[in-house]
Amino acid sequence: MAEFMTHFDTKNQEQENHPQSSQGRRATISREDLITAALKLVGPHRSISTLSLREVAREAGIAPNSFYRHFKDMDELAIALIDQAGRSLRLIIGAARQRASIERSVIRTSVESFMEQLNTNEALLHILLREGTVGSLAFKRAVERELSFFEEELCADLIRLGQIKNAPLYEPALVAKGMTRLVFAMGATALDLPHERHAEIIEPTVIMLRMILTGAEKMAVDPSLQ
Amino acid sequence: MAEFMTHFDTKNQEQENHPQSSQGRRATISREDLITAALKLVGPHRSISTLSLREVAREAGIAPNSFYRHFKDMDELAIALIDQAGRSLRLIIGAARQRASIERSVIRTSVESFMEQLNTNEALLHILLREGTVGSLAFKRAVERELSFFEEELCADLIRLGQIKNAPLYEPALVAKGMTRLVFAMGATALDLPHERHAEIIEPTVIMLRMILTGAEKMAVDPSLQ
DNA sequence: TGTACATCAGTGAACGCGCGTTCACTGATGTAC
DNA sequence: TGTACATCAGTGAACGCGCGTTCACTGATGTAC
Repeated sequence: MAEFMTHFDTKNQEQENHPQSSQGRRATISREDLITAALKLVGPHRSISTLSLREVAREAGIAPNSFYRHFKDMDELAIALIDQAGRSLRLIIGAARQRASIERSVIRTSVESFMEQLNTNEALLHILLREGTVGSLAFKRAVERELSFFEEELCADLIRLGQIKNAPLYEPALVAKGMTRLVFAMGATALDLPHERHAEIIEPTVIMLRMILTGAEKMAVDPSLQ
Repeated sequence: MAEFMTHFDTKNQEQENHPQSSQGRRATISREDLITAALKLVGPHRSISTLSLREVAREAGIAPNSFYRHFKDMDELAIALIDQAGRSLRLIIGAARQRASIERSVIRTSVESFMEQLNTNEALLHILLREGTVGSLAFKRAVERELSFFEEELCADLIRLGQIKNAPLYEPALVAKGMTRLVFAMGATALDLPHERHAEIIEPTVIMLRMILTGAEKMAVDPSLQ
């Protein structure tokens, strides 16, 4: 995930942060370096909200007070982390969905992509899967926002798929919500398992998602079930 | 919830904790008093893992070091809280299930009971809904254990229901797991809303649960969907 | 090109704070006789 | 019943620690002329 964050050079980043200023000393570390440092520290047993400013500064190799040159406080860094985590997750899953857009296999492919990313992007996904439940209000809203993006994209996919199959869904928005929450809940469970056991989660998750989809198809056809 | 915790008198509690000793000074505060104090402090924006020993002692009206007379450390208190939360939740939902055990309405009744408890037992439910995602390993295991109890009871209910209706379910254990995770996820969302808006969560949750149930019935009948 | 100057990222020292934990203690409660 | 004693829940003081935040500073970088 490091390359994801460091493909801006320092100069560009500075201009992005302070577009009006063209003078002054160049930064030797950037906001991205601090985000990277924070990501190194979070994990299965550390949530962002338990990180201290001094810890992050230490990891990044700067004095504690230098932190303030880049972020107002730890909350601001946390929000930046959530944004980045959400952005990268949507990229990943978006790619997976495009790869396999023929009916049912889209579920399996997406779930597999998701679980695969748990291995390689563990810290980044932790943030979305778990950190939304604790922390400040602004923090929670940021996570909720990423979840909504995810749901909306899925909902659009489901409607499109229903038209192709000529099998519309009952309440597609709720189908999307249920599927999203379920995948995230199962992903959170997986994060407590060793990497080699992540695969065990895929099959049950796929089956549960199919139950929702099958149920919504049936309910669209048979209104007495609603 | 206070009455739930204080129906043991101090004497009994002491004997329960130290059954071998029949001598010594009587405690003026009990483990339960500390648990009550901790419950007063947790809420939508405070997780147990962020409580300090000194805060709990202050709330309970004892000196910080007196805490050690009752618990080894804060982790031990946290585990006790989880046990209690799980026990009370299972009681509540168990009662709801017995009240309405005729087919579909069981879903609505259970969800309504669950959401209703969010109002009255907010702090207690917070623990199960949200605290399992952060904190120590022992902490997470305790939450996972309560979730499993919940799932197993639901699974037994679903199998029994399938026999009565003569409509068996595909993978009832996964149906139970999916329903449990979904209700908990929706409950966690509800906890961030003001009380008067909790009702809004009920309808979508009921629909999503019906999708799972309907899907599992259909998949049992039509194996090509599996 | 060279020089004087402005900018500002990063620093070292210091602050007051709440924390978990320890220690030796106190004194009310209950027991033994 | 009365007395001497044991128990142990609760205490006050103290400790060292890591924390967030502040301050005046330094000195490399870039600009103006």
